[in-house]
Amino acid sequence: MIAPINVLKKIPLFASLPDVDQQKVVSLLRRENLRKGETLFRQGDEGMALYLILQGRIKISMSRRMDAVTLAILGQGEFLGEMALLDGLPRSADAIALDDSYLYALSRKDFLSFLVHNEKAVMAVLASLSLRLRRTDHLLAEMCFLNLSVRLAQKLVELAELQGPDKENPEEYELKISQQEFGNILGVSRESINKELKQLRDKGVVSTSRNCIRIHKLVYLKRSTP
Amino acid sequence: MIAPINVLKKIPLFASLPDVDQQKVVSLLRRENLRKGETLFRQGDEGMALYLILQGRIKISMSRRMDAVTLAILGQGEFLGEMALLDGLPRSADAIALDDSYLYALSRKDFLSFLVHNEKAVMAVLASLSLRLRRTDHLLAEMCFLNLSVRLAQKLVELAELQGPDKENPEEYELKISQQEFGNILGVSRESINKELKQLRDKGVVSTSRNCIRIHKLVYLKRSTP
DNA sequence: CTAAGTATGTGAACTTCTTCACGTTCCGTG
DNA sequence: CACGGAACGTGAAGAAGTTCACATACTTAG
Repeated sequence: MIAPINVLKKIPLFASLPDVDQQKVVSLLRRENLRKGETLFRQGDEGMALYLILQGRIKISMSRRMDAVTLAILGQGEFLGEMALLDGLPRSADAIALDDSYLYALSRKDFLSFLVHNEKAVMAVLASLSLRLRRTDHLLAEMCFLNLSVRLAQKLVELAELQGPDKENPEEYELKISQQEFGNILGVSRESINKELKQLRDKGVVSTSRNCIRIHKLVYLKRSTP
Repeated sequence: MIAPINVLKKIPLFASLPDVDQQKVVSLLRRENLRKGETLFRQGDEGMALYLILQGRIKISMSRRMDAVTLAILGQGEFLGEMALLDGLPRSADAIALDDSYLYALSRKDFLSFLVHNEKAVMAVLASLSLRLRRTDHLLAEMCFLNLSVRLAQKLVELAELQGPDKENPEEYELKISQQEFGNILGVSRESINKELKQLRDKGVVSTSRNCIRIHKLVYLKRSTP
C-alpha cells in the first residue's frame, strides 16, 4: 500500500504542484481498486471522473458485436477518462483492467476546478491530449500505408522498449500478452497474428508461449521497419 | 473582404470573449491567404502559429511515398495547428488548401499567453481536442469493423449533412470532391471508390461527374449504415 | 487427476482491396 | 479547335487478411 501523500509524485500531471496543493488534491481522491478483467467504465456511460493509475495497466478499447479494437494501454502514472469530462459527451470507449490495478478517481467537478486554478496542469493536459491525438493519427496512417508484417514488427519494438529488457537476460524481451490481445491492438484477427509470428519464429527472431512473446533479436525487428 | 473586428465572431474559440479582448486578439493576428492547392505547412515543420479559418477548406493529411491519407477537412470558423504549439513537437501532418482560402495566424507566444489568460478559451481548446480525439478513435475503430461499402455510405451521409442540401433541389446533395480525394479520406484506392460508386449508381442512389458526387437518395445511404 | 476452459498452431476456402493496364471523358489553354 | 492533362470507368490478376474448422497444448477448479 502506498502512502496517499506520495501518490501524486508518481503522476506527472500533478508532480509539479507545490506540496500544499498536492495535499489538497489528495484529500479529494477516491480510491478505486480493480481486479484483472474488471471494467472501470463502458462506452456510453456518463463520464463522472478522471482516473489516475497508481499501479496496473488499463486497456482502452472499443467493441462492436464480437469484434474489439484496442486504442491504448495505459500504465502507472498515466491518467484516463478526461475526454468525457472535457467535452461533456458520454464515454467513447471501454476501460478494462489488464492486471489487478490501483487507481484514484477525481470527480468531474474537482478535476475541472483543479484545472482552472492550475496553469501548469492545464498545459499538461493539453500536451497530453495533443500527444494522444498524434498517436492515433499516426496509427490511422500506418494502418493505411503499411502491411501487417511491418506494423507487427513496429509494435513489438514499441512494446519491448516500453517495458525494458528481461532482467535475467538483457538481450531479450518478454511481452506478457495474448495473441488475441495483440490482434486487437493491430486491428487484425488472432490467426493473422499467429501466422506472422510463425514467420518470425522460423527466423529465430521470437519464440512464443501461452500469453507470452519472447523477443530474441530486437535488432532484426528494428531493421524490418522501413 | 471581412472587417477585422467581425472576424472573431465567426470563430467559436473566440466568440465568447468580451469585445475589448477581441480587439486585443485581432491586433495580434497576421493575415494569411492561400490559393487552392497551396501548402500552409508540412509534416516535420516547426509549429510556429495557430491558424483560424475565415473562408475556404483546409485539408489535413499525411503522406508517405505516393500514398496519402486525409485525416480531416476543416472549414470556416475552425482552427488548426494547435497540436504542435501545445506539445512542442514538429507538425505531424500536412495542411493544404482545398479552395482559395483566407486565414488568420496567431503566433505561438500570443496563443499560449491568450490561453493562460482566458479560462473559457482553454476549455474550448480542451473540448475541441477531445472531440478530435473522439473522431479519430472512431475512425480507427470503423476502419477495423466495417467494410468499404458501409464506410463509404456513412461518409457520404456525413459530408452531405455537413454542407446541407442543394439549393435548387432540397432533396439532393452535391459533394464537390474528386474520387481520389474521397479515397484518401477513406484510406482506400481511387479504383475501389469508383467501383463502390458504380454499385450506388446502378441503384440510382447517386450520380457522378468530374469532381462531383450527387446524392439522390440520402435515405438509402442512411439505411445502409447499420 | 481429470474435465473444462482458454490459448496456440495451421491449413483451406473465401472476401475484399489493390495493382495494373487500358480506354474514355471532360476541361482549360495555347 | 486541337492537344494535353486530369479525372473517371472498368476488367483481370493477384495479394493480404478473414473465417472456418480442427488439432494441440497448458492451466485451473473441483
